[in-house]
Amino acid sequence: MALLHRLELGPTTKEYFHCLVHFPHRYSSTLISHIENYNNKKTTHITFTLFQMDKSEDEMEEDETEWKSSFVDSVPLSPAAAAAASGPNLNKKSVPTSAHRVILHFDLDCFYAQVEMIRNPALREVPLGIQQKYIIVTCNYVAREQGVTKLMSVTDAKEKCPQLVLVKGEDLTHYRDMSYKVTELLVSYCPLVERLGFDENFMDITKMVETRLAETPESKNLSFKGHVYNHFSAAVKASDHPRLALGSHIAAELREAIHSKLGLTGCAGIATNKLLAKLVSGTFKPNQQTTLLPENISDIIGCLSGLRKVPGVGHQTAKRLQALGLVSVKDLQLFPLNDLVREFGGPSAQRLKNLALGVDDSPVTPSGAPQSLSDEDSFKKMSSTKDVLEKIQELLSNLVERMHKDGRQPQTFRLTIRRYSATNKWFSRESRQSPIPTHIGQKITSDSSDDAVLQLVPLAMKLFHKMVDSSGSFHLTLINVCFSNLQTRGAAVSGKGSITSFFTHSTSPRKTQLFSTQSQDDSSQSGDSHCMDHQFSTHSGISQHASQKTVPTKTHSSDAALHGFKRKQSPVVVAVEDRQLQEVPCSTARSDSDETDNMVTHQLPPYVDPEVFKLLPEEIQKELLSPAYTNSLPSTSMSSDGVVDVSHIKNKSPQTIKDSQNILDMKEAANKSVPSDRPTTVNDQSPGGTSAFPGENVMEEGRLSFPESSDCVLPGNVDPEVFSELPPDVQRELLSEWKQQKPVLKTASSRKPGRCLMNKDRKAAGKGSQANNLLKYFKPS
DNA sequence: CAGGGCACCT
DNA sequence: AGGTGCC
Repeated sequence: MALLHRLELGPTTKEYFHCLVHFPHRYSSTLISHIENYNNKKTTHITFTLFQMDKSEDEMEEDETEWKSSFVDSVPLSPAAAAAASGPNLNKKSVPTSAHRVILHFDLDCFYAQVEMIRNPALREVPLGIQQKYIIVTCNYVAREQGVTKLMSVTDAKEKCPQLVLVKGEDLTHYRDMSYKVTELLVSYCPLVERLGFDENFMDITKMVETRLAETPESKNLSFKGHVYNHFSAAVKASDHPRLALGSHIAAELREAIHSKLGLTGCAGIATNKLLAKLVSGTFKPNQQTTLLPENISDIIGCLSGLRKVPGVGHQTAKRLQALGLVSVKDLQLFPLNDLVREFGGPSAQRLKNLALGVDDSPVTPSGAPQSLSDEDSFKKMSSTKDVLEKIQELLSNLVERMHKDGRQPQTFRLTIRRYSATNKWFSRESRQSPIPTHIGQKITSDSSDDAVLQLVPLAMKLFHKMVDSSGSFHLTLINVCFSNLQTRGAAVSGKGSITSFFTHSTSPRKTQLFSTQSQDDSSQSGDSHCMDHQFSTHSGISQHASQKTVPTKTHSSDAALHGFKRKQSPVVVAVEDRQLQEVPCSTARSDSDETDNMVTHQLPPYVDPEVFKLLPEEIQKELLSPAYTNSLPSTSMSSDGVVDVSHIKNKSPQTIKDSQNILDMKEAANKSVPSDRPTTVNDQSPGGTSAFPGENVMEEGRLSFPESSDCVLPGNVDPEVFSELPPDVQRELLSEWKQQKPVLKTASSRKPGRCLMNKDRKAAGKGSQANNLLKYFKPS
């Protein structure tokens, strides 16, 4: 059989094959990984052949090309699944309408921290944590270097980093505002933007890519911007994947736009579907981008350390999968679909399995304006009705104000509580909702918000008493108020007429479009209007109508709406901005010669843990980073001697700084974090040097010398070839042991070195010659 | 899990 | 109305 023939890869593989046969659950993933090590593309087929053999016979009909296409492309269903779900028939499969999508995923770096650092630039130079209650929800990279991580308790964080400066982040207003500015900026290029949380956006730029492709058929120096996952020679491969290559250029331009217009840095992933774009966007962490080529899909999937790492698999799902004996992604790939259906039902089962294969046909659904607005607060204990009432009043007051700015009229109100419970503390929220009387709703959109609050409070209390018997004792830990079922038809009003009319005119058809199945069809239909005309290049909000047909745009969302409106209000500034926004992305022009990630085009050998890189001596890092992406923000509080001016911290936001001691700490930290020999012009966000990696161009110059003592992934006396033969869990243990011996580094263990790392090591070792210069410094001497 | 939002499915 | 997922 072809299978055995192709497995003539080496003794190690054969051993693992034995393991697979006898202990499929334990060793299958290992085998697959190692097979892929030897020969990337071809053995992917072997992998799937093995899958098939492991499964029931009816699933074995497809030939390899079928498999490959279902794997590489965004084909909705694997053949077997389609058969299971929709009946036995199904002649082959309906070929996908969107054969090759180009999907971007943007992920802003430590978003809340960035926003605060923009609001107060002095915070750039100090370890900064954003605090919500007793939790550090995120922190800047200065703090991360000192071991602070996301979602770490304040106590632990202070322990790790005594100089940590904390900023309260419970009020999300500024974050939300900035978040919508980002989304809006992206939407101004292409309407297919889907938000995920406040700091992530998906974007379907397929049409934009096709347009560019048509405009510049002479694929001249086609190359990739930024990293290419698991590839060194990015330029060579570009011609094989012109769309993804173009996508990487667009991503770079968009990132640059976000940076220049909003002052924010972030990562981007470029791939053929949302899942992969998201997975790949995080491979090079701060302020970089990575493209995933189809032939490397199995690599990035195989690198996931557990099922939990698959977006879409949460805790509950992971537990249920684990109950089925599935822990790794490959386990899920191998698991018979039928059994999966039994547990999760048809659609969910197929979706899970597809995710494990890197298949994701879900469209980029334009988010538009939020469908609900809510405000909540959590606390240790709330047990009196009076406190509840006051809290509700407070929450409602804020929420109504936000709702008012949004302009839409809520038709449903919901109150949610969380009760304290020793056993089930972390869960169990209850809620009651009721329609909002129209006369109250109108008061929200009109200017009399205070009245609205007064009327809503009793309504909320009524709902509260439906859940809580206030005659007895109760113990709440959270209260949430929420407006939903948001209606666009605002009452015609004189005073703010301009705003309301803007909303009224533009938004009425939106909601229906948002939820009607406008998926990929719309994307293809609306394609032509993507880059251009649908915009507000000229005067009033009427121009929205131009886009009304295909684009469920939300330029009129709560905060987004306001921003969009403001832009129109100041036509002088706006006209220029919008023109740039639209023209730049649509023409291939734009000299991206310097300043953009010129050097990031290439990457370190993928088995080199980024974490390791920053352990190198600083001089080395600096040299490696020399052509780096310089993100110079408009304003820096750094004086020429490298000392941070903290005086205006107090001026700008006195209440955010906990105490004066912190300010002193900040000064210390700032001086420490800015070595005297560092050129003042350098303005990188991460003084430790995690921001960029050496490119091939740097390596080729061969002028880099690493001291013997520079940290390696493996200790010098360990042969990587031998190491890679070890069982993955053993590898992981060893690696983590070695890692812990190194200086600081406690940060992201999320990107696990383990097997993934060694997989790539194998590939890298046999790969490009140019890379060897730098490569050897990461290998045992 | 935490925290403050959001969305989707049932 | 609740559950689950995402950040």
